Amino acid sequence: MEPSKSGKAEPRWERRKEARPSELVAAAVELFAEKGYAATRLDDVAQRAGVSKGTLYLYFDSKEELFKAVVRTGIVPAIQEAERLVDGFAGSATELVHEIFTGWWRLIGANRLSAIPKIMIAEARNFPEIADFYHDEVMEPGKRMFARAIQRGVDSGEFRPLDVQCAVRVLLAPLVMHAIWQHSLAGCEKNLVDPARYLDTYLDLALKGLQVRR
Amino acid sequence: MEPSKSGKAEPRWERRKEARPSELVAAAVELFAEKGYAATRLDDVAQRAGVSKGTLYLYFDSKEELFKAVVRTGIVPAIQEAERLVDGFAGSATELVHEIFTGWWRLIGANRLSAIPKIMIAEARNFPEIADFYHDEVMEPGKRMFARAIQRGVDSGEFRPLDVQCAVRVLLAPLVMHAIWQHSLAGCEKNLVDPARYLDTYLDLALKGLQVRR
Amino acid sequence: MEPSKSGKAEPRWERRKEARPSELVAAAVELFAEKGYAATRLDDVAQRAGVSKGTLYLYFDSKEELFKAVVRTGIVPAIQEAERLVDGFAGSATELVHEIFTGWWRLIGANRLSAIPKIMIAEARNFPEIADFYHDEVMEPGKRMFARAIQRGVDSGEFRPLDVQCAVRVLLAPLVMHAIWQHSLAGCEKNLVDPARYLDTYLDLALKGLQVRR
Amino acid sequence: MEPSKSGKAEPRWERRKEARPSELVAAAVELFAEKGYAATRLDDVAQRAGVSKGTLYLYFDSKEELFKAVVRTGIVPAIQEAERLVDGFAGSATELVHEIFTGWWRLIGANRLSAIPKIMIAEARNFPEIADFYHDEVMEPGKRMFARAIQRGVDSGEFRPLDVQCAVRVLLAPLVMHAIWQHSLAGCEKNLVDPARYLDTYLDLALKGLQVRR
DNA sequence: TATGAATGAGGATTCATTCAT
DNA sequence: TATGAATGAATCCTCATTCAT
Repeated sequence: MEPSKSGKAEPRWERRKEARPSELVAAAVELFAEKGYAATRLDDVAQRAGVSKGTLYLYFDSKEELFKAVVRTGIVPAIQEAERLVDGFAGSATELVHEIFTGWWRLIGANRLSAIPKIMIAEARNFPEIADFYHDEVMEPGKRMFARAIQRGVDSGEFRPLDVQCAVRVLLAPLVMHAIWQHSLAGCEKNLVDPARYLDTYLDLALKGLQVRR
Repeated sequence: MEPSKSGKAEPRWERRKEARPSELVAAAVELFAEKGYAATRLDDVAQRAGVSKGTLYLYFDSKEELFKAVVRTGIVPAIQEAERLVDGFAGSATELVHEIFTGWWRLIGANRLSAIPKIMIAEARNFPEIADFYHDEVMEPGKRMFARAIQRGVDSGEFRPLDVQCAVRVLLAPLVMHAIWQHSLAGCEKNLVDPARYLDTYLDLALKGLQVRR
Repeated sequence: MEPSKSGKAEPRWERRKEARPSELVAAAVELFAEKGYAATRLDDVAQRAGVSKGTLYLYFDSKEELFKAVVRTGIVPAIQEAERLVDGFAGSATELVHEIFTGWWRLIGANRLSAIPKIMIAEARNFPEIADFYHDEVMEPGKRMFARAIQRGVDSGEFRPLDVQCAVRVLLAPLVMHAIWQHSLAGCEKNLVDPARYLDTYLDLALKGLQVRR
Repeated sequence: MEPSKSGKAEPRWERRKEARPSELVAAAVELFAEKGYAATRLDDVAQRAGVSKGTLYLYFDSKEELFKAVVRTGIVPAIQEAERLVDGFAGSATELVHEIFTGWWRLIGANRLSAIPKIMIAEARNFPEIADFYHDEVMEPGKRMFARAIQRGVDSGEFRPLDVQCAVRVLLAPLVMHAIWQHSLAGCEKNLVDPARYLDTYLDLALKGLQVRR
């Protein structure tokens, strides 16, 4: 790796203007999720991204801007993907609900983005502006999308009639809770549950709760 | 200023060795819930409790000890109360689940203690020791208690057989999520749901999900 | 810990709530005059005042507020004193001008306050707000006062008629320049002039320049 | 834009090895005068000169060297010009003094170079080396030159005998003060004086102060 | 006990300077 | 030559903690 004899010294740093922002955001997601906003030091973010503290300031004006970028750039693509998913769906309401649950799991719950809900919950009060953004751009679309799926089932006679607004919140809670869990108390747990079993049980309970009894 | 002849002179401000700690903890619960641990200033905690910063240090050795006291003294009485509730219950499994849900709502979800879950989620990683305490003393007992209620239903034929460990987690999520909500993003929400309707819908979905179909 | 012999250990610090602000301002006057605003470190100000950096912040919200306090509290008393001086003067215009020059010398030019004009000149552009204050509260009153003295002389026939507004500026320049000098280039000068001779020559030239020729 | 067939291809941006330094110095004069040394960012200097920060370092080793160049290259030509002016003068002492005042006004007071005295006053303490240079190369020659003019008047009987060293300082103060003014508090002034009237009044007062009474 | 002035370590931010391109 | 991305030392400011009163 280091051709110490070839005469070419290892350069002290490289120019990577394009890659830096996303690397910094990725490092910041992890640290904000782990420690919270206030307890995260920019020194650590920079170090984890492999740059110096000064470099971070070339790309983000302040810690607050970095935080906003984390939420914004972290979640928007996932939401768009989810909207495409639902809009193009053609099966039954039951199948759609199934698809939404497993899709959320795949896109968010099982990867780095699952940290965002925990970050938002912990810091919403300190960042009303970004909380509003999150509410408007993430939660409202998410709830609307899921409400449409349930309403479709009620209309088709698959699901029992119920208070859709409340049902949406109740039914999404186990998904969100699971994500939050991974980034907070999961480390304490001795007998961890298998995610697949958790998802199965969740689908079973939710659909049985929704469906009309034949 | 005051007639000193009444025997015992009225002190300007009373010594309240006993009341101080709980007043400080109460002030701290609110501020930790609102701002998070790191962003909460002890100056503010003291001020909200109506004492000086120095006084706070007479009762708690450090900010960390205050935090631990918040979690410990905040949640333990509620857990004990809940355990009494369940242990002495004599009705059907359905009625017991119903009682647990509404009891949690009454004891925790609807008052100041609902802040504790949010605090723990936000700070678990920074305080493994107190997170362990919370897990062992709050979550495990809670899940065990609820698991017993479900198992009783399965045994009696009221509920379908299912993975009880997973079901417990799924079914408690909407309760916990609701509490967390109140202390984070609720302020952004335009069309708030009525808590009573939320609880009703939740009970309806959960029980229908659990029960065998006749 | 070890009460060497007097039995009373040296306390680590004292409470001096009253004295601190003026001590800090005094230290700051010197350093701002010496190094300029930006190059003055608050650490040094605090150290010169014999306190820690944190203590400085108990009394001044920011470096900028400290700077404002330096100008405001440094100069206002001197101006008030000067106004009293002129208002109560009963002699001839020549004597009044003489009195103003020597008074300025005594009150400002020869002591610590002579640093303020240099500070203002160096930093006016960076602190428009405090520059306005200085202009309105120090320079305008000063010029007005001096203009009245000259006008009195013109009216009484002691002085030649001239453009009073311009004359005021011209005649005050050597006084102000001398003060500025002390805090800037005086250190370079090999053959320093005697202040008393400078003042005498100045009075001689100024009065001869003003007076009508008999 | 230009026909490239003309033999020599026009470079996108021309190498201007010779013009760069003076363009950078010109930009630096303005910014040092406006903000002071410490508060001036090299980024801004480079930008105002239309180059990048890196380019600045091709011509000046450090901020300090740039500062020195500002003083040195800014003022030396003016001094040389002034010396030529005085050395070749043939009229009376009164006419010479008149010529020096108006010459200074023309060469320095009314253009960009008038910023140098303010810069030196503000930064002399931080740059003893450059202050010495300024003292030796600018102030001493200036005072010597002016002293010779006054001495010539005293010798010829035009001027009263007086302390020439002090008189020089007193008489130059209004000129220097005016220049300093333009670069500091002039922005605060509501009723600005006309420079021409100021100069006239100054000449009138100074010469009347100097001349013997016939 | 209670207070709040004083402390100082810690972290965000700036910017002169370097150096890969 | 010229650029501007990258660096890191320097400095403002905060706040948990101590301690004289």
